[in-house]
Amino acid sequence: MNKRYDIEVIRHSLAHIMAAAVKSIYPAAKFGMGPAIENGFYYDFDLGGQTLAPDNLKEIEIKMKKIIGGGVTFERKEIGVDEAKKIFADQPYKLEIISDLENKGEQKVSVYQSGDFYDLCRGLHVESAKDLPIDGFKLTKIAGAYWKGGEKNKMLTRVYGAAFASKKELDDYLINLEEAEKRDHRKLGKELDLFHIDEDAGLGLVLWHPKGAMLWRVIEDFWYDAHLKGGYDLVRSPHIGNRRLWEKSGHWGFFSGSMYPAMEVGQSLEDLQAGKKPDESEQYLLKPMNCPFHVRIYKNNLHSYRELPMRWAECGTVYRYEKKGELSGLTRVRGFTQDDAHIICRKDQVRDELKKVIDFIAFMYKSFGFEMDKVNVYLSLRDPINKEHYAGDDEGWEFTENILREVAVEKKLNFKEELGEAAFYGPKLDFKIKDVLGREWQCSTLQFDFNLPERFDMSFVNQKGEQEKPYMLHRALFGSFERFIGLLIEHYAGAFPVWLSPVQAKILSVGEAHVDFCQNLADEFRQAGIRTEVDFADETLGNKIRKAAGEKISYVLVVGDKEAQSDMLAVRDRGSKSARQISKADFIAEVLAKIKNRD
RNA sequence: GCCGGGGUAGCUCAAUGGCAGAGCAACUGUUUUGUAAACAGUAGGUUGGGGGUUCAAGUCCUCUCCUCGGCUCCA
Repeated sequence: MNKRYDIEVIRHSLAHIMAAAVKSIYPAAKFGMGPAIENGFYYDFDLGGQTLAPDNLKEIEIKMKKIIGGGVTFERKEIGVDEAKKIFADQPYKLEIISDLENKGEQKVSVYQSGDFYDLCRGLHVESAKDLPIDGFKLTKIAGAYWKGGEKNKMLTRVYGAAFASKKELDDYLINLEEAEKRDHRKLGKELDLFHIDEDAGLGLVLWHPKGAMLWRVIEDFWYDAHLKGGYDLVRSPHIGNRRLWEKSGHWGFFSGSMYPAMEVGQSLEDLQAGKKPDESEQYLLKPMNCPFHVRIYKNNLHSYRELPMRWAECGTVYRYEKKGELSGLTRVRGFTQDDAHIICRKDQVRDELKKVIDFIAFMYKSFGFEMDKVNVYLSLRDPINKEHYAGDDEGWEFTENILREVAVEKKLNFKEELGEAAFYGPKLDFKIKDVLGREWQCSTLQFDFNLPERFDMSFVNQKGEQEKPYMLHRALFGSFERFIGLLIEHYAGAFPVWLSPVQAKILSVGEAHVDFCQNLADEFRQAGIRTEVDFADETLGNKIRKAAGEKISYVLVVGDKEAQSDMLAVRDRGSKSARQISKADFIAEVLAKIKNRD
């Protein structure tokens, strides 16, 4: 390479080279879009029914290297819309893009010519293929992708490539990816015996094994404690609710696509199987969210302005019928527990409540080792063109969007604004964490709701004795326990800090004679509040140590004659290759201190 | 749901269309262990499931289920 280009320009240029290679191998190919992305690029093709297999990627890659080696140039031209339409007469997707540009008022478009290959493109590109790293890229995967991202549109074939400025950077990236896959929560969930998802029990429904359930419980206890200290009250609601409730909330219409079908209530399953008709027919639905129940609790009383803000929290398990292809480990399931809360407050309290929630989110992330600057924050706003799609009035939207932005700035959140990404019921602030493969998952969320207060006619009596509509905020800190625990497993690579570890201490017996002593010691630890297991198997000590290390136990204790005859313990810390001597009392105090400090 | 890859013992993986195997785990016995794998034996499978081609199918074809990577959607 004889010129220094921005990596994005290189990636984008490689996408074009790939398109040119595909064109020469599959002359009938129609081209969609081919942008640079994080770590590489992709391009969408319509190969007219022909499919690509992994072997084809190698073929395309070789062709690309030939084109690059040939030193083809990228020549930019500004041409009129009509001329562009002639050049791309046999490229329906490009024609559509040209029309879209024309509709936006563009009279000229830019095209790049590389040899005899033309591409419609805004740019930028390198000047010559000689500026591209011939061994710095690799085609990685084939996928389907809907044209323009629309589910109803034709599915094109998307080829992804990884691309870097040099071979070394590419190799580093590929090695990192392999390392990252070892931390995949689905792999660790199996290895550490935390959970599994059982085909016979139901897709997307997590079965938590003892160690996973313990991890959940520790997190949940911490969550409840923090909420009580943070001025929240707890509420509780059932798993199913009458169809009427969801008709009133509006979910029975706009959310039906994600809900499990209703069950008929009014008779037993046995009666149903016997073909009997129910005396009364009512339909109940598994809850896809907790909100309507919380609203009903609010509506059960009259409320004064003096009672606000109300902060009602519930770890509520909800069920959503996600499409099968969307399910993924713990991060996308069909039954999940939201760490939900609803804040109902006056307009003059909104700002303070938002700040408190953001502080709470930051506190949670810090407690679990996530650095706030690695969390991606999005401010989702209304699409200003289609205002009629949204619940609520302009004044309410302007107030809430502005105040969300102001508070986000004040709290120094590094956020991006996204027009048109708001929920129909209100603007929101979303916090997303990346998994080991770099995919973003929404965790914390802070959302205004104009829909439920309207539909359920929520109100409070203000200082003047008038009925006034409160502001309603939905918020979750983890998002869901399942997703958060999945990301947490990956974050710590399964080596949890002491306070979170399902098993904090494992006691290994040296010989048969020490089993009772080990079990008594374990009992003593448990009474003190340390989660302890004993391995008294008839195996060599070395093997028991190896297995305990594989389980990523925080402390491994070898107990034999020496320990039985004194108050000293031989403790091996996770990651250490040797043991240290410490008195029993000091060891217990050390572990308890770590638990208390969430270390 | 859509596009593509995959599915062999509890786990990790082998097996040109030609007798389904190994290691670990499990179980039994021996051994009683002092810091990262003691020894021997036993058992474990309609190769995800159904159908087809073939003298013969884990292997080829077909339908289906599950799973992985994308797309769409989403906590």
